Amino acid sequence: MAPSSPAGRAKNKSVLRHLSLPESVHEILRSRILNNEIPAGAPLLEGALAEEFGVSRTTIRAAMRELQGERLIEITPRRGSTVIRMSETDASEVCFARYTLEAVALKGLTRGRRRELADRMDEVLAVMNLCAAKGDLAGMVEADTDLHRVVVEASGHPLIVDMWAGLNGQMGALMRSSLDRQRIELDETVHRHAELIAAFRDQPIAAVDAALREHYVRTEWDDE
Amino acid sequence: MAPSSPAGRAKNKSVLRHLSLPESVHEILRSRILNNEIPAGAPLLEGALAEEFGVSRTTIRAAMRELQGERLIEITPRRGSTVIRMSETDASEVCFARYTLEAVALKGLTRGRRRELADRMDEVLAVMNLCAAKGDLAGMVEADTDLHRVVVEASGHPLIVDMWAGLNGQMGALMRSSLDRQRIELDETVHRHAELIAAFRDQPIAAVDAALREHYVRTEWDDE
DNA sequence: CTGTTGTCGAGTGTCGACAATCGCCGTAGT
DNA sequence: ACTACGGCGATTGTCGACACTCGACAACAG
Repeated sequence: MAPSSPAGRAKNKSVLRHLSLPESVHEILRSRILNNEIPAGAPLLEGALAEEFGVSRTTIRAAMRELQGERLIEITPRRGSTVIRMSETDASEVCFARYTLEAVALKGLTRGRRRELADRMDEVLAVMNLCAAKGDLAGMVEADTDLHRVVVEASGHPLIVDMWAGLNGQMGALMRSSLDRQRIELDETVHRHAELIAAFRDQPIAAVDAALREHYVRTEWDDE
Repeated sequence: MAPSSPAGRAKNKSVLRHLSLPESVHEILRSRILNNEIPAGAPLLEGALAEEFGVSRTTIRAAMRELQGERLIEITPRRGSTVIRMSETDASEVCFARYTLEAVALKGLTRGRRRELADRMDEVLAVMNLCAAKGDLAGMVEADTDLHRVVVEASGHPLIVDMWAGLNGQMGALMRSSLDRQRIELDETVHRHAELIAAFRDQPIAAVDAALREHYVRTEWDDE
């Protein structure tokens, strides 16, 4: 369950990376937000967090900026930061953007390459299945991300990958709340991905594109 | 020549906005990089900049993080920051990404809407023409950005707009170096945009898409 | 009772200093 | 001559303190 380079920015030259203080704080806050341990709209107080983590406010600030870049929090100058409150519209925007980028990646893949990738996606699907069995929500989200990443990375457009990765924060929040709140069967989610992979492997581009689009539309994201 | 909200993030509720120190520094540094006053690959020393601007290194750091978000500088932990060095590949990646996003926006526009937008684009084109006459490079870049922004914003997908805007930094750098180094006639650039607008107004979607793609390919970005 | 102004506390913005780390370069050993 | 080592200067990482701003509440005038 590798770190999976959460924002796609980790260019781990050496596998062992010294995580800087801000990075660590960022990770923790990120996971808290994604797990709804901090409710949407709740304010993030620098002082309180600094004391809790035993670091200075400077460090907290740096972490917050990172969170802001992922659109997970909203920073209002002089007024503080709050966990972002995603409207139904926002949710569909994120899905649309993600679909758009994946569709572009898809367009550049030959049929043979797609088949090849489908195999790799199947491997990730197996992991997702395992997570579903264990009821591991975080694992599910990570598997989903990894699965889709296969496609985007295959595009050979690093910048597209970057932009796509920038969506993962919000997308993760979306998925978790969807899987958690609506009590959708995790197995159902696995099944949907299996279908997608099947289309990916055997269908012509246009059909895969349609399947991908539907993949992102099928889930109904409810407003808070 | 309005501020044009450089990164599309200014939600000026009150017209008077207190520009924070980091924001100011960010603007200055950004313009320096875009004008090649700081050569690509050159290191940005926090201490030196802090002294030059009369602010603390904390402030400089915040500004640098912003620059990093725009992919204008590269921050290596413990090793400092350097102005990004764009390879020919990078350049074409930026163009491709920008084309992709604009194409998506385009796809959602009816013929009538396109015609309507073409009128607005013509207004910006006039400004661009003025800048070309004055040899105002910065103005040209800004006009280009504004012109293309018309399309993207019309898509009604704020997230797409955001991602597109995130490309503006690198795109600006690209344009300047291209216009400056290769001595392309500014008028030629204006003309190319005029053609694009014409296609936008009168052609069917597929043709506009083709024109747009060519618009981004026509210029040859040379490696440093 | 209502609208306006003064004051206060909470919280962010910025700073200067200290600590940790990296790359350079002189030195020594082979 | 070449490589390994270690001290040293330069530069970044982090901190705690102070300054400023904003919103809320209270006091007051009409």
